[in-house]
Amino acid sequence: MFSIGDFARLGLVSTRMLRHYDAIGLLRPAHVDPGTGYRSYQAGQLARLNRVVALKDLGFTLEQVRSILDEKVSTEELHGMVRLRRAQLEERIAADRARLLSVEARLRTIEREGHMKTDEVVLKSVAPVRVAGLSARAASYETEDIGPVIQPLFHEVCGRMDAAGKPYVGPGIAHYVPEDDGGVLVHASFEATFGPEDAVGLDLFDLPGIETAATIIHRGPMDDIGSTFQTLAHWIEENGYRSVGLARELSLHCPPDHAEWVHELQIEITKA
Amino acid sequence: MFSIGDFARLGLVSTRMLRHYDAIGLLRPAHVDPGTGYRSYQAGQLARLNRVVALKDLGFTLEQVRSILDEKVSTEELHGMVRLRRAQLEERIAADRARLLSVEARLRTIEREGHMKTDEVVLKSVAPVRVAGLSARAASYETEDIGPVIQPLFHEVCGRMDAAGKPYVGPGIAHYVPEDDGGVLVHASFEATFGPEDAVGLDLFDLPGIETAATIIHRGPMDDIGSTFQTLAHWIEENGYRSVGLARELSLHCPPDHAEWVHELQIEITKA
DNA sequence: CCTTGACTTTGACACCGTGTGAGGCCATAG
DNA sequence: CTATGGCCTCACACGGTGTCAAAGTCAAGG
Repeated sequence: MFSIGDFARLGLVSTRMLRHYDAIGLLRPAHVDPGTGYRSYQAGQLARLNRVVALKDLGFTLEQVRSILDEKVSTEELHGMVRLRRAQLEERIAADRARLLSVEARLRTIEREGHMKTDEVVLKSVAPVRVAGLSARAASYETEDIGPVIQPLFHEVCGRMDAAGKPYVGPGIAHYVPEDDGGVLVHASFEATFGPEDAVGLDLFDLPGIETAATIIHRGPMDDIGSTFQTLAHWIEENGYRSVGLARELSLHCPPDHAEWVHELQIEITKA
Repeated sequence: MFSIGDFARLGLVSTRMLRHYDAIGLLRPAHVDPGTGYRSYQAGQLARLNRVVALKDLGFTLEQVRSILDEKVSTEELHGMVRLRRAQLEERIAADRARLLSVEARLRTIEREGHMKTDEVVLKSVAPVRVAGLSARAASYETEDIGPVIQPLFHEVCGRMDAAGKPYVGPGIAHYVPEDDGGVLVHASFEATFGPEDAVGLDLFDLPGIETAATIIHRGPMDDIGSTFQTLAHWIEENGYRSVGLARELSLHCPPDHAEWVHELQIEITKA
């Protein structure tokens, strides 16, 4: 018979944990002195304690350990639990590896630039959405070419929405389709709450969903969007992704003062 | 200005978390209505929220995130934090991989044998210890050869300890050294609390420490130790280790009834 | 103006495994 | 007798998040 302290040393656990295992019925002492409440353990209980520790170290919860040890689970169920655990572990390893990549990218950034300003990139998935809007052609992707096209475009779209009494649900969405000659088709739209029969002079597009989009918030006038885009592109490269498809811009906040504008840039990416 | 619900949707977090970030001062709403307590967020705050989420996803605690975002840390410190985080991640990945190996070993065992009885193997490190005891020769490693040698040996050791009034600290330790002719030198000993000047007719050995020992509890008479040893050997193989060196046996509990004996087997292992 | 339903508020409890500390009992050694 | 150290119970803390409850607020529709 061992005291709780001796038993804890033998089993390489803390007395705190032995008391806890007692409390939750996972490992009851062989004997408890009715007068003093002192716990006594038998050497043979080490086997059970070791089983507890081994299963716990595999990542099972104490509750699961108890079920397993008390043979409350059939072989089938046990098999299922272990497979589930394996899946969880694999998932966690994969997630941690992704984190590690990200951390290392940041480390490189810090070493190179002395700070870490790529920390506003967010991965999300974007649901497909039907939008209503208008299109126009710009000569190139340059801000100087795009700006003068898209702003009146949005103005026109808003005018028609207002005239038809359509409510705005969600932010304005801009997206771009390249043309063969280097020009670009500019689309300005809002989420459509109506069908084609009621389009009030707006075109309807179905924007496909994006499984994995890298997104970043841009604050300030659209003239400055280039550097935000560069930050995003830089992040994508550093973190081992590749961009595919076209970017979208969501207008989250567009007060009269352009310095206060807030946009979210979205671009689809894939691994490697 | 967004309500907390809208802002939460934009930022892909729960309102619960936004309130929490407010409470801990990590992300304060741009405005709180003094009458109703309603929180309002500005679109520009999305950048900070995204930074919070990004850093949190890397595994930093909210406290660390706050330090980083509030620029309470110098570039040096930031660099240190990120490196530390990398080390932690690497460690966790390695640990999870080891777990995964173990889980897969168990899965194989279950599939093959329909149960999981190798779950009492424990890895530990064993400190070096000076012991006092006696040696004798047995013809082989077979239980029939060892048993009749070691039991009188322990008896004799105990006799001399008792005669000299030496206390028993810790369990009896048996270890074995093979001889060239296939025989084996059997050592029976206890931890020595005295020096060679006072060895009362016992030999002193220095048992080296074991960095990584695979251990298992054996219950019952020593005649049955073979199958416990097999379980241990099986575990070692299944989990991608290799045994090196000799085994030791610790006598944790040796009442008159041999059926109640408890021993711990220890054997040094290395990876692969 | 009133109802309704969606939203927000604060506060609390729960999870899980473990450390830590307080306040008190007990046993042994000096 | 006291000092020490082991043991007892009870309680709080960590961290990030879910969930519940009771109550207040807001906007839209009748």
